[in-house]
Amino acid sequence: MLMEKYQIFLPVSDPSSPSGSPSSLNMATPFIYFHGENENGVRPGSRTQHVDAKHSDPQTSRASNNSEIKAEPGLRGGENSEFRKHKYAFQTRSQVDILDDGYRWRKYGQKIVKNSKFPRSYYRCTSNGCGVKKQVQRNSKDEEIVVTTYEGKHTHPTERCTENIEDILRQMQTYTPF
DNA sequence: CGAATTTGACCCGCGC
DNA sequence: GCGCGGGTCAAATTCG
Repeated sequence: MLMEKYQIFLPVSDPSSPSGSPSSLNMATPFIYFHGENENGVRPGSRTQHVDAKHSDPQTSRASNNSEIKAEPGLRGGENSEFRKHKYAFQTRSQVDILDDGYRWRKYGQKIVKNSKFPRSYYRCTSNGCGVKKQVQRNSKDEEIVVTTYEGKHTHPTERCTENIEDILRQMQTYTPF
């Protein structure tokens, strides 16, 4: 099957930083290249860019210069997870938003962001106690580009045996000790 | 019938 | 202090 179709490039630059992204995505941006196609059979040669957003959580730091991560201050009754440390963003070139990475995601919101004409979807892992979040957003310039941002770490095994991004995620977490 | 999605409201931080 | 932008909740609805 589609096994070794990925290649990870650690060196980094910021090639296609969308001008509409004021976020702090101008830092190290490792690369991942999909050599094959998605499990969905999207298209061969899909390119994926890994952007490291660090812990610039909008709720925690945003504009504050606190170099420390504080547990979300004003989150109402929410689960103050400690998983906020890992945040990985992907730019995937595909026509489908939902990349099945072996986990089950429950959509909990959708918003229109100003930089993008396309809505941004918010997903959360449906496992008990697993507060991993994920948001999917399309690039307004290139409709084919889908930016997927993972936040958190899974505390449970993968349900499905799909040999896909999950593997990469693990590797990247190993590579980027954030 | 239970689980997932939809969708508007609410909330919070920040800039003006 | 108000308005804006972004993130989450939760009730209703749809789906399997």
